Amino acid sequence: MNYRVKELAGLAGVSVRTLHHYDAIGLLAPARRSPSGYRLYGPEDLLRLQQILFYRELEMPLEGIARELGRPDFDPEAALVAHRARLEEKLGRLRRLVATIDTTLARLGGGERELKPEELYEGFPKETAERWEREAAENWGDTDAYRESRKRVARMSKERWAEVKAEGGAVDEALADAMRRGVAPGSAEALVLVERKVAHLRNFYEPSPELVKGLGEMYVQHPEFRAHYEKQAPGLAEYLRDAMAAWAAGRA
Amino acid sequence: MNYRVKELAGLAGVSVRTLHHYDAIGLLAPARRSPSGYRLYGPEDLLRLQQILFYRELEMPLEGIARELGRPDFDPEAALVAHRARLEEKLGRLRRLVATIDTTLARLGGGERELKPEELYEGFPKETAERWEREAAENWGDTDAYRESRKRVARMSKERWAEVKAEGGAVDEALADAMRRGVAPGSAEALVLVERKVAHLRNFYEPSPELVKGLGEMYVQHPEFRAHYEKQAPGLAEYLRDAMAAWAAGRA
DNA sequence: CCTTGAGCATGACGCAACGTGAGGGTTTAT
DNA sequence: ATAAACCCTCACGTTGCGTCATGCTCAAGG
Repeated sequence: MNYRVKELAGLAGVSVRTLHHYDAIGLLAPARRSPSGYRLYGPEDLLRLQQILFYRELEMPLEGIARELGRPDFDPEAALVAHRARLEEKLGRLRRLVATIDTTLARLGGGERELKPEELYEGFPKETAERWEREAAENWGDTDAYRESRKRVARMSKERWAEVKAEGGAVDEALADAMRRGVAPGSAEALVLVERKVAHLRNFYEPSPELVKGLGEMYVQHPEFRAHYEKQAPGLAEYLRDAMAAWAAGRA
Repeated sequence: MNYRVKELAGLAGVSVRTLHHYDAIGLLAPARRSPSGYRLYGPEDLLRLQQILFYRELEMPLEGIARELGRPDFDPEAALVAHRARLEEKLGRLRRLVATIDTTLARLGGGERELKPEELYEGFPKETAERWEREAAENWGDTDAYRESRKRVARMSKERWAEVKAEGGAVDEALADAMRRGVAPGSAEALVLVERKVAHLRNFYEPSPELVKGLGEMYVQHPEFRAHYEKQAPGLAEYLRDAMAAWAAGRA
């Protein structure tokens, strides 16, 4: 039931030092300590470590990982789905690298001295690590809205948080239902529902129309959120984006 | 024909600082400098950078990359083939990670609280970076033989080096021919050829029978070498291993 | 019972591979 | 000829651990 450092390290394929480090920076603190101070990791820790390793595999800085995992609305299953999407992207990149090797070999073998520089580097970075910055800075991360959100959430009581969360789920459910019933995203009915969603958002920060529109974009682009909504209903992310855009347009 | 830092950086998808760094540590020095000190990269530099990026993608430390690229017997094409093999391995790992996500999701969704820890981390490191150490330390890298080899090569004249290289190619060609003719790797004829190969090796260091045997093993295991021999003739790596093992056995 | 070897803990320093300015020339386009 | 865009060389900062050093802990065997 409990694992000591070396056991867990062996299981996960990381070093003991790495676990120490993760503990030191508060990324993965063991569930308990033995009377003599030994770190004892429980089953939840195993799952958390798995999440950490996936994020790390996808080159997110440890600090960013801590932030993600620390979000009150963090959804482990949605995160796994998002990881899968990102891994697929990476698989694509690696396949393009293999292709790059083949074209390079062909050129070299053919004795051609002229190899176009662009095709020499097809598939190398340019995106992978860059993405985290964009997604963090452009959408969330250290926007004022995000900081404000964190502050308000921190001030909420546990009960209040549960309420807010329930209301959020209810709103999304209502929107998913509207979508399934074929309600157009720009219709009056949809706009009322978006209004309700915006009211819910006010629990976190003051949402300007542009922010609401940006949020909608994010729902379809950011794998984390996309996964969250796809899980609820296929196509919901796009539906939300359209409905929120329509709402924002009516406000501008 | 010539590229300045930012151009090359843009093409390859790395930062200017990275190119500066590679220059500073002697990993990639630009072909020329403009009168005013600007770095000017030529076509050879493009190819070298490509190699560097492949090694880096495969997590080799920069120092190791410099060593590989600096070896007098470095074969760019064989290296590319080896990169491809290693990329395939990595692809396999990533695919296993995707599978890990799916099994984890299945367990979580099924409400099963019991998820076996081993399958939680299927596909994570445990090998990737570890490999370079093994391959470097166990086979080459900082063995005495390798250092001796480097020293002797450094003392050779350019003409002598060309001779040695030609002789090496001829020996391997003769061995490939023997293999194709169906000569058994343990036969007297093969042993004579191995003797000739050993003589050739003496240009680099004093090969003990065990070293010769180890070298044969390396030919089949180390992708770099394997690629080199496979290119010459399919199955040659294994053939050499067997022949060299037979020779070594006859010496022990 | 006690010792011994494997395991754990906490510092503390080290290192690779750049990121990030600072301060100051160069080139090119208008 | 002047601004915008690049380039150069220091030089210090950062991330994510690796690698000791020093000392406690714990199960197994003599």
